[in-house]
Amino acid sequence: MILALLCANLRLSHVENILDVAYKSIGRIITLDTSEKETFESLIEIIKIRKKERLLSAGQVCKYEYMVLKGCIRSFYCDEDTNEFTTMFAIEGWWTGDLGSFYRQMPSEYYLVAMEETYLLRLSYQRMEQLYEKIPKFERYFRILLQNRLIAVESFQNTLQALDAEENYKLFRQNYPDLEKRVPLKYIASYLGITPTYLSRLRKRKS
Amino acid sequence: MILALLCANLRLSHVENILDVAYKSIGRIITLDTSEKETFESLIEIIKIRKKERLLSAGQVCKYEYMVLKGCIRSFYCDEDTNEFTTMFAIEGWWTGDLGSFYRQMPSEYYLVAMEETYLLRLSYQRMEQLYEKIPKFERYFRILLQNRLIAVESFQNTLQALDAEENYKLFRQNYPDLEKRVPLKYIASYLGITPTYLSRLRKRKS
DNA sequence: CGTCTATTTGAATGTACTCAAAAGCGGTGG
DNA sequence: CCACCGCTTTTGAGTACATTCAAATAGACG
Repeated sequence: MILALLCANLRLSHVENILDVAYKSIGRIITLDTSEKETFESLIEIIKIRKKERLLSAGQVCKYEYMVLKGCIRSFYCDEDTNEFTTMFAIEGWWTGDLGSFYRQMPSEYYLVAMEETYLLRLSYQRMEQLYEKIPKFERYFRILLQNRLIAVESFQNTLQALDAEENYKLFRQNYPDLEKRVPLKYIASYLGITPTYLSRLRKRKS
Repeated sequence: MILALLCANLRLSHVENILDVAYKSIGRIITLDTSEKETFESLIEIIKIRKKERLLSAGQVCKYEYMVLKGCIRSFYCDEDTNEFTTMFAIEGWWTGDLGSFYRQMPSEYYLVAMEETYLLRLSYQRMEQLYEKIPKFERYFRILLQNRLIAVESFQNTLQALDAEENYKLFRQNYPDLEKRVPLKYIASYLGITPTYLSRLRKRKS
């Protein structure tokens, strides 16, 4: 079994454990039987990357969509002046990648970097199309997933616009209670669209 | 034929003409044969609303997803202090509604208002599920549509954060050249996340 | 323990806002 | 067809939230 081999390479003793995250996440939207899970597992690959390693750099075509099984991936892009803008922190059970680059097979403008040692499941463009073909339910799965993500992105965008920096920071801490400990301040600042300097001042104000 | 009757009510002489917008838009993603188009037309309804009329108000459940056939729909939400935040202008060929409210059947936080006399095609939740059932291709259609929309929303969000008000205004004019003439300044301001006062000053600076 | 990077702090600045008032514009009724 | 009313846009003056730049301090990693 390919998956077992991959996991052996990664020195993971319990294959089931690491994929449980994925099935739990997928299971919220569609139900997979044993044979479908086998098909799924024949199409995915599991990889591990170290802290600070890159999954994707601007200029490359994004060859895979990834689900984080363990760890955390930060997505960001840069403007002309090397300012970084963090767009997303993907943690356990979240999909990440660059949809635009992936589906259009065009160079990406994003960077994907591991904030910690991270285990991921990945699907190439071809494998993704095979997945849709072999298990059409996955069209539905990703349709619903994208719906939810769009709703979340729009809602985030809205609060970002409607509230000031201090309230956005409060909201961030509520929505991602554990993330603040896992992620350096400057990246949270760039996610909230403020300077690290100012976030530091906000933090002081609170305590 | 139901559709013909509806169109008769709307005093539209050419049914094909008004739906051409829809088929052109859908045709970019999936191909429909004649019988599929018939099925589609048996599920949709066509409505017309006057300028300033509402499709949806905050507190209501969004019962339909709409495609604009002719006209323009503005979506916005309000904060506690009655400030309006415009999230989208839907023009010919665009879908609009409130995805979150529609798919979860929960009260919406958005308002949808016609900027002009507007013709729309609409699908109820039930009809939408029937559409997925009868023509599974539509799972794919909406999956790809949502992908594209997510990419667009994220990209908009990114430029909004990365650029200052003046450059965002420039970009808006490039991306929606005709819209500026169709839509009052104050709504463009609330779309760009600035005050009408400030947008007025920006406009003066340019010319 | 030293080096490199991240965070904190201070001072000055700017972008965009608030509030208030004036001007412009469009629609409606006399 | 003009006059008036209400809503939108413009303009002015003062203000605030958040930034920049620089320097000091704290933390992390080898």
